[in-house]
Amino acid sequence: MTELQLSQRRKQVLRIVIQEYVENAQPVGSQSIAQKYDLGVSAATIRNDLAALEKAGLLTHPHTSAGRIPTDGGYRYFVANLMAHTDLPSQERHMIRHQFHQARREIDQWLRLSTAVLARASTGAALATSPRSIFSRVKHLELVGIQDTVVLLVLVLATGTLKQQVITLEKPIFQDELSRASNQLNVEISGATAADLPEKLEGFTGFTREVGELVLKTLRQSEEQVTERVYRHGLAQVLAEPEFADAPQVRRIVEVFEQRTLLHEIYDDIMELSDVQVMIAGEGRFGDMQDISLVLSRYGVPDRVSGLLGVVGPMRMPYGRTIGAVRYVATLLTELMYQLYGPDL
Amino acid sequence: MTELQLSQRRKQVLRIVIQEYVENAQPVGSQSIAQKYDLGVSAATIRNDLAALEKAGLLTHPHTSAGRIPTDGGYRYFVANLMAHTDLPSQERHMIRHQFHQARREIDQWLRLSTAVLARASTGAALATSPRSIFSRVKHLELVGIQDTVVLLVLVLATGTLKQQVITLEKPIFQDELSRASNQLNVEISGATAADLPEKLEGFTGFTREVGELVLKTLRQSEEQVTERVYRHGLAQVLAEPEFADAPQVRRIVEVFEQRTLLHEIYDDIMELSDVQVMIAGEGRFGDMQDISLVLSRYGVPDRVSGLLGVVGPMRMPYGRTIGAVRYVATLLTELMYQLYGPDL
DNA sequence: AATTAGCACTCCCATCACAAGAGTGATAAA
DNA sequence: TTTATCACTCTTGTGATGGGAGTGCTAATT
Repeated sequence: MTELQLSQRRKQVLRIVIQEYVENAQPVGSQSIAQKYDLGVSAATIRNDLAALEKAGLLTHPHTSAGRIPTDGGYRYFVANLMAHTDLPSQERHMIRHQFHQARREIDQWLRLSTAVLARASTGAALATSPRSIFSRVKHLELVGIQDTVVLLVLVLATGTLKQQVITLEKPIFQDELSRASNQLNVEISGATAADLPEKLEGFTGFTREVGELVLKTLRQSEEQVTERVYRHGLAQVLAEPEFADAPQVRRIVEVFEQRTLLHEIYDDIMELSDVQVMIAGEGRFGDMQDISLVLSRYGVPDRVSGLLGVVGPMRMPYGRTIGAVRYVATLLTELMYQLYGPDL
Repeated sequence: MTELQLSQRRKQVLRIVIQEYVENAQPVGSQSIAQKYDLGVSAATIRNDLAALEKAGLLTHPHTSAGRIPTDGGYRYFVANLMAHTDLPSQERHMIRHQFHQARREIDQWLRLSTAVLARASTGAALATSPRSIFSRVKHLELVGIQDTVVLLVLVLATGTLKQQVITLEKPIFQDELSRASNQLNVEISGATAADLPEKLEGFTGFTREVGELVLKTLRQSEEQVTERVYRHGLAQVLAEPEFADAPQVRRIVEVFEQRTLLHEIYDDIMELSDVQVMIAGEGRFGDMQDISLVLSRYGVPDRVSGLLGVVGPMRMPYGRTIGAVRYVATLLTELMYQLYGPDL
């Protein structure tokens, strides 16, 4: 899309319409702008500007004699060109950081907290996916007998993530044999990735080999799985917004919030880009997202361990603030992950 | 509450009103009952019966000239005295069982599936809590160095549940020392409960002792934590019901569904009782639950490992079917847990 | 060329009136 | 106890009406 040429005043008018509409959820008329803001021109002039902005596709009418509201394109233009700086106020940043330091040092806890914090700091509902490891290394492996013929394989990855698999045996194996097998495997396997593993397993046979294969399978599975767990928070809050007064709108946003499929579809796009991404009304790619916007970011270490985190809300959203919040939480989370797991992620 | 005395016909009329209203979400009038059901009496008689049932507090009027709808008390009477048998059809039971056998053998997977299955089999939204272990035994313990001064404590409980804790050290400890410590502890600790543990730790000092204390802390924590994880599914579906056409109703049910506090409050009541519990409109104990019902059950082994699972929906709910579904899933889950972890849970 | 004042016009929305329809409640008879 | 009857109540839908907000256009002004 070629950059639209707008006069300074028209940009200003667009900014005002969006600001007012975001705040009050009411169409904005030329008179109220002229009265409230001193643009040095009359309502009639603003009326012309509004008409021009409408022709440019940035504003609309709900009906002939109503004020203007932004279109999805209008919001996009605003976010791309007009938005004020988006950092969260430092006091809020400190509070958030403090909360994270209070929490248990675990990704699970952090993600839970992230969604809670994001929901509070925005007007939307927050979601986050558990981190997905690419090239994850095995740190440690353990075989624990649960019953005679049931063994639990516990896998500790370099990211501190735990994976478990149940193994059912034909005939009982005692714990000391399990320990022997896991010790053998640990020596070989420790530090290996899914790529290294097949080679390292060559020496093994029998049960030990089987376990090794299962480790490989688990590793691969954890590399593929995008949304192993999805954390969510704050749906009740976003449903209080006036755009969700009628049922079909509610259905739409609840589905976006609940479904995993959408996250799968946009996951790769978000992962490619380092800054916060804003998706307004589906950006033409998703049909059923009228009036819904997403503000998403990657967190974690690119191409190593990373996940997705952000906010789902109405299109009429304080983008500046929301972007700031998402960016800050993502950065903080990344920083904490580095601190905990070090550079050898 | 003393058992109400109702003539057979009046019971029948109440049953019909509830059945019709559950199906159509429309107030039920005397004529439509007389026409559709052959009760051998005229509409006028039924009108008298309806008036009597209203006086007894089992039905109401939305307004003077509308048909009757059940009150919360009406539903309670129905569930307690009038409801047909509630087992799920065997074909459905088989399908559900099949799905569970397809899934990975893990409580996490099973609970996920449980909520999906329950949401599908009912008209409500399903939820389940991760199992809480009482007197949980330590099966195995492992210390894995993540960084120089960061150690991950992995705890395998007899229930197959994993617990993790991050330990930050003053100065680095190497992996072989970690292994030595964990081996020492494993010998002592294996099979111990939170009650046994302090005694068994007496011999230890220094780092090993510290780890032991942390194990104890983790164990206690996991015994206290009621809703460590809450699984949810099917909110979008329940919001499609006509009672959630207006905003405040939506807010109420979403809050019931999202909040953990309610689950905490009713957890003990549900755990005490072995069969499915029905909670209609808060049962007077919870104010903000007009028009919302819960159908909940315990799953797992009483006083050992158990959690809570069930359905949240509108008061106008097919109770028979829902109760059947919840009961079946709870039973199935319990059975699978026994199979996996054996009698020494 | 841009801005402004003025004004007709459009459309929403709240209100009212009115009629149709559904269902009740009461009465009196069977 | 049951039934037929009927007046009464209340919702729901429709159409008419007027006020109000805001636009779009035109012509005048800067």
